[in-house]
Amino acid sequence: MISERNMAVLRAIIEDFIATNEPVGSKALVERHNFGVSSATIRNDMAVLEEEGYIAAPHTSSGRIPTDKGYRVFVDQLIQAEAVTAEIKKNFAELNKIFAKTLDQLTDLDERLQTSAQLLAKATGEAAVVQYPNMKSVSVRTVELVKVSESRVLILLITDAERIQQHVVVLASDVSEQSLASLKEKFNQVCSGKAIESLSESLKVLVTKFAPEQRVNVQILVDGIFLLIDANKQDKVAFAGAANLVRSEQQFAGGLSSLLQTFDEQSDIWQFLNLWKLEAEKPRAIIGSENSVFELSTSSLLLSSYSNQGTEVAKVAVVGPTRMNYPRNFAAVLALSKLLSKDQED
Amino acid sequence: MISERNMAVLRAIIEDFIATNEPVGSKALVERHNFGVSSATIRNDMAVLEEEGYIAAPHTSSGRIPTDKGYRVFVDQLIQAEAVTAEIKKNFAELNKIFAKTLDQLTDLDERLQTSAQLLAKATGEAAVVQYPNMKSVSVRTVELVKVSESRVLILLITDAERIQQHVVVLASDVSEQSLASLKEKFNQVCSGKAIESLSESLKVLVTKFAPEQRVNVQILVDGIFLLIDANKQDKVAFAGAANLVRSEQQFAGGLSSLLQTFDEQSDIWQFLNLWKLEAEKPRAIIGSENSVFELSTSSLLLSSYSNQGTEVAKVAVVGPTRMNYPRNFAAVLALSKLLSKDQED
DNA sequence: ATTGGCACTCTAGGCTTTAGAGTGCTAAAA
DNA sequence: TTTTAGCACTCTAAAGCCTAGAGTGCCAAT
Repeated sequence: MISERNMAVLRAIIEDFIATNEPVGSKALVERHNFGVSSATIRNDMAVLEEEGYIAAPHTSSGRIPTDKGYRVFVDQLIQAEAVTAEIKKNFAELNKIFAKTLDQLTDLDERLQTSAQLLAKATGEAAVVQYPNMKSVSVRTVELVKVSESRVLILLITDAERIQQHVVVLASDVSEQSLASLKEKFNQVCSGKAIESLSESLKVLVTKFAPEQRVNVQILVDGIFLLIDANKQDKVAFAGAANLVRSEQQFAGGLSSLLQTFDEQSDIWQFLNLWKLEAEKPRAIIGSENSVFELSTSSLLLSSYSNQGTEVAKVAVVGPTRMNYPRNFAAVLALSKLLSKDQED
Repeated sequence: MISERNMAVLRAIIEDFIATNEPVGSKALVERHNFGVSSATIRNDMAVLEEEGYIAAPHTSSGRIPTDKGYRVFVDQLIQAEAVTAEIKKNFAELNKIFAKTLDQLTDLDERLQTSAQLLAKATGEAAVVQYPNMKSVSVRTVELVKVSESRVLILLITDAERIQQHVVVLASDVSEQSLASLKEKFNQVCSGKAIESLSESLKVLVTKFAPEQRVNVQILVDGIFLLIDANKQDKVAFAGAANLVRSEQQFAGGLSSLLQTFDEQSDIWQFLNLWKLEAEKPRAIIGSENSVFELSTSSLLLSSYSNQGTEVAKVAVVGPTRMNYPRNFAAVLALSKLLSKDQED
């Protein structure tokens, strides 16, 4: 029913529409691509495509624009088609280099992820989101206590997933270096090697084992550790490229402001990203109405995941109009997610 | 030349224009405010105000809109006028409470400043910028070295301005806990109590004093410290409220995208903010064309500074259309900058 | 299956018209 | 000297109208 040429026409329509953002008509189409047939024939093909729901006409007798379903088959083909994959690969290699150059210099997690988002936004010309790694199942390597002034103590929580977190607490009374060291010892007996989720109970018990006069300070320290643990569980994202969203604003008709607000306040993004399941190394596109959460009907989402020792820890995403440059953006998302993954190294 | 009533009319025009965003005419004006004179009289007053350059007409025979100069005298009066200051004070007290409630819980600098920007954006309904404190003249309290795995060492740089920075380096060979402790000792002899700017030289010298076989690792550590020092010098800002900018977009005619990009990439913002000199506790408004850097002619900037032990370390700003709510925003900026200041506490 | 031809449809943009808000000026009133 | 009513004039924004042109669907011919 759907012939080879039908598909070629669909692809041409989508490409032209992405390039011009104007409904594309049969005549313009035969002029730009040479199908070797006349516009009347193309018109017939277009009628078939419309029948199938791949394209639609904004009004009788105007050109056609792709529907979400049309984009869908387009990107599905894209990922399989040899020729295009080659193009993606080329882009990929190039972006991989550029990204690596900047990212290799950064060790601080916040900075790394913020920069990642910026790079991705720049490479794609769209907005980019990078999820913070999921630390829920991570375990503690060590807890360090460092005295920074008379009564202030810096707590460091070092996990086996590279992340080091800090928090300063103010103790109720001065504590000597020695007793701090012994406290640290005791904390580590409880925490070291334990999953972060299992700690709250054992720490609570630990407090009760101290003499009452010590208990005040120990409680303060334990509260500090709780804070760090909670921060680990907290869902956060880095976001960049707002300016790009604004540039293609007409696409988002009004909803732009609320979309930006969503990112600004970080509300709900995490759950939203986690709605979608991914296979390793396989980016996925969520097109237009397939995404029922932002009601921005004309936006697409490109998702990829990054992993730590083989298990997925978080996602990387590009947000833009449905008429985005899919091949390029697929490559970018893939390049970044590979760089953020820590699978083979050390 | 400029009568009392002239000024009252100017104020009324500005207030109406801020409220409606439409040019305001003499008739509408007498209807809303009761000056006790007729519209013809007001027309004469408006002619005077136009003469003086405080208001302008978009075209012959339309209402008038305030000029930058008009806004200027408006806000200058605002800060002095008893009545309005009272309003500001009321807002201030309220916002101060709200801000404090959230900020008191946060100790991490990044989080504090990011949240500050978000709070300010929310309170004003505009975009907000919070500058990171200037660390250039800060001195080091201690350097800590913590072993996090076989060959990885976490360097902590603790300054006397509350900020604690971390960086992980990978050593060329394993180092025992003891020798790490002695290294730390030596680093602290050089760094402790010294101004951050004076360190590069002395650290370079320190490296040469080690035996060649140790030197590799020492160099790696010193490089790590340099990185942290440089990060201290780096100019950074937290930004929030992009969605608000978009909402009042017509004001910014086209320039919006480039403005957002400026914030996204953090380019030039720092220098720009430092162009303006502030007195302590006194926010300042930069109105429209007084700001020649963003060429967004119709935007205003509200600046305030926050301090550490009495010396100004950074600024807080609100960016919005010239027709923003100055009294409210002044209060918000002031409230936040006071909260961020660490003057009296411990 | 493809094509040229043709009547038909729809929109975007240009042009005209008009209501209404606002002005400036003048001459009279306060 | 200041205020006011009155009036002729100006300009815009919105509404309505018109037209060129791009595009369609269908039919009969290839």
